[in-house]
Amino acid sequence: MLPQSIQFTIFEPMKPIDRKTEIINCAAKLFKEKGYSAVTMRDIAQALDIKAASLYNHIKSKQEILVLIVIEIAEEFTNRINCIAISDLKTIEKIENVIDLHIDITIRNPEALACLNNDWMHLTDDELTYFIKMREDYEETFRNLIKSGIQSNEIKNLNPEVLIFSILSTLRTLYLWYGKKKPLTEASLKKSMAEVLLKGIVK
Amino acid sequence: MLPQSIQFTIFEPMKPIDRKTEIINCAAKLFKEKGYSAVTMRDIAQALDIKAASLYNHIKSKQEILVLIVIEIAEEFTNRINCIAISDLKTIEKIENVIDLHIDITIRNPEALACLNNDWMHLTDDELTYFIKMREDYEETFRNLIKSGIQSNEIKNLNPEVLIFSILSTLRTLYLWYGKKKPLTEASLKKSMAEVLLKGIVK
DNA sequence: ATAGTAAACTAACAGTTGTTAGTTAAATTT
DNA sequence: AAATTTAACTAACAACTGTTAGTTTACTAT
Repeated sequence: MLPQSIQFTIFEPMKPIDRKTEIINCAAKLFKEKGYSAVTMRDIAQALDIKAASLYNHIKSKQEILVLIVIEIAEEFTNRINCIAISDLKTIEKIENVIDLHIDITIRNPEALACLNNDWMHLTDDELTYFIKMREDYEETFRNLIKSGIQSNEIKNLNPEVLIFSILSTLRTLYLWYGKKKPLTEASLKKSMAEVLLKGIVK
Repeated sequence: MLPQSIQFTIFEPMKPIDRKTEIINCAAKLFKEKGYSAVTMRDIAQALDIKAASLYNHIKSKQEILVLIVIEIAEEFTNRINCIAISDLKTIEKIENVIDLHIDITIRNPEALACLNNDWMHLTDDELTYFIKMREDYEETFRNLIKSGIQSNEIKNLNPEVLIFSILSTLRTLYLWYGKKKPLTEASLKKSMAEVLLKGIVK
């Protein structure tokens, strides 16, 4: 009979969600519902069925939780839009890739997306500065995409700001919608989203 | 020589903004920046250069401020979309009117719009129920608009939920965008917004 | 002049907040 | 078997929260 320790090493690595990650995921869920400021450390603890003080065995502060939720996702957006921007695809295809990017990240972590959108202003000091910089750069990259699409005659010559705003605001609030209604697979959502945002709704 | 009291009655009525309205406007501005929960009564008081306790000469509670900000605007949206829905316009024209409605209210009170979007969940009891009911009814009215547009062959036969979400999420977050950039007049914003949302961005 | 009102003030309250210190019990490593 | 680590606990803190009570001051109406 094999010792238990071998079964242990075989099965355990499949779910190595450590406690810190559990806390962060739990906090993100609560932040999505009520916002960062309205959620107390005691709320988070209660949801995990422990006492508030116990959280501090795993995390440094409430602030740290927010930083870990927001910054990681912001960096992923930054990295991936930069990859798309320097690729040699046509502009329209690049924009389609940006749409896919947002759907991709949102579906995988809607709670973190909610924090990114609603609670970023509760970051402080360096992290706040860093976040705002990433956000501005992201918009600037997207703006350049739109502008070069207008120049290459792929996109209508409308006010670029209106185009940027319309597309980004839809993509950014996808987290509100996904979860309530899932009438579509990820693939067909990407397809019809691109159709609507690029070609409009009228026949 | 006329007594001062006459000049007084002539000029004073032009700006009869009573203190309660001032408090509510001030609170809305702060709520927009940091969210309802992160704003304290002492914050609001400080912005008005008075003490927190003095606020209670004008308002009943912090909750009341939120209710007054949110419910009034929600009711305006409800009333006006109902007027649009029962009119005898074509579907596309109705949707254009809904776009105008959002732009109209947002430009006139972007702070309140921010509260409506971000802080409604801090309403309680009857007001929370009432608000959620209005919000659901609004979406249902808009859904029926889209569906009848598809039936009358004015609108592409795509998943209605995707269409609803794309348009409403753009219109609802307009407050984020207006104020930062105002490259357009209200009229031309309405026009290009309708163009983008209805006919898309590709040539 | 007198009384009344509007709107500010000071002082204080009871409850909640994020966080720290020190302790304990179980799991793991040596 | 002993030593170390992990992760929970209780108790407590100082600061902050929304709010109330009672007071003061300046304008308005009688």
